[in-house]
Amino acid sequence: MPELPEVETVRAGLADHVLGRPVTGVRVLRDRAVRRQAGGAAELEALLTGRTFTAAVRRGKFCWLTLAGPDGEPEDHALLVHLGMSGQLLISEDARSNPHLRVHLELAGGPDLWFVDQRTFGYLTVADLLPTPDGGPGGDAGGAPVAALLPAPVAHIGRDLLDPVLAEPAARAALNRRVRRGRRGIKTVLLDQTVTAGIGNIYADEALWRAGVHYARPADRMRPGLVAAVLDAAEAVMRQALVAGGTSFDALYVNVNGASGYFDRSLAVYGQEGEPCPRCGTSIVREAFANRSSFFCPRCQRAGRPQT
DNA sequence: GCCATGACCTGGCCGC
DNA sequence: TGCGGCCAGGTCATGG
Repeated sequence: MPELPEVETVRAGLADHVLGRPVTGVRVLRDRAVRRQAGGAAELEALLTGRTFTAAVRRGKFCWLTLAGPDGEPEDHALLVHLGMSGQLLISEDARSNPHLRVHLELAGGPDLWFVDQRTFGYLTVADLLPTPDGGPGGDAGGAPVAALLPAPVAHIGRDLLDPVLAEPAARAALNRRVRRGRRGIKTVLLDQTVTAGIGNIYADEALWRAGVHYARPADRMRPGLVAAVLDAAEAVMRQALVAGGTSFDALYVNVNGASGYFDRSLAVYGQEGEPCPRCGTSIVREAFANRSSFFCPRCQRAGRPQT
């Protein structure tokens, strides 16, 4: 499933392959893939054709390509992409025959860009760029040009843990307070993209296991030091996944070249029900959580376990 | 404002 | 073999 490391891998691939190349055509094969475009496929085509991608930017699980007009002048909107659960952006011609091909962007001077999405939770849309509500640049972890503006659908989400701004102690402390503000379970808070973006079910479970915290522990009853440990663990696990090229389970996530990541080999608890905990050997447990699953070690992550 | 829940969607898998 | 049902989960809308 594409979470932050997977999206960052895709963003880096886009930066390498599509920047500076004009869009010569847009073909939407499935309207649902452009459902957030008010004017539908025709509007998307009108807003993209003749434009050039100038930067690939990311915040959390959202990725966007800034645009320049035919005259080379920057435009005040960008092509926003969310991969959903199974979206892929590919530059391989193999995508042409993929049964789940949803959108085809024809680009001058090289391979085209293909949006493939089996479960159709992902989407493409051209969105207005707005000043960031928190006053700073948009986050990215790959050295791409930092955007000073955010696409409108991204404006409400928080910074992600790979955002350089969150490396600053004051910003990190503010995030820590934000996490501890509500009564919700810590995993629910981690998954709340308005608190901190980019964490999905996989990395939430892995981070909580590393920190030794039960997923349902009320966030407002956790000490700052423990919340800091959870956030540090989430950042660490995502950075490691990024190095590995992301997590792949069933070929639903690949980079722009169609290659799978291999971080799934490093997962301690997610998808490991019945397997021994790498730390203590206790069998990993799966429990229903908000219409999905939580994987955890019942010994390392006790609900009422004394914490520091 | 905060929080929980359901809907959306498709294909693989399992049981009958 | 074929069918029906369950499951996966990110985001958003809705209602309490």
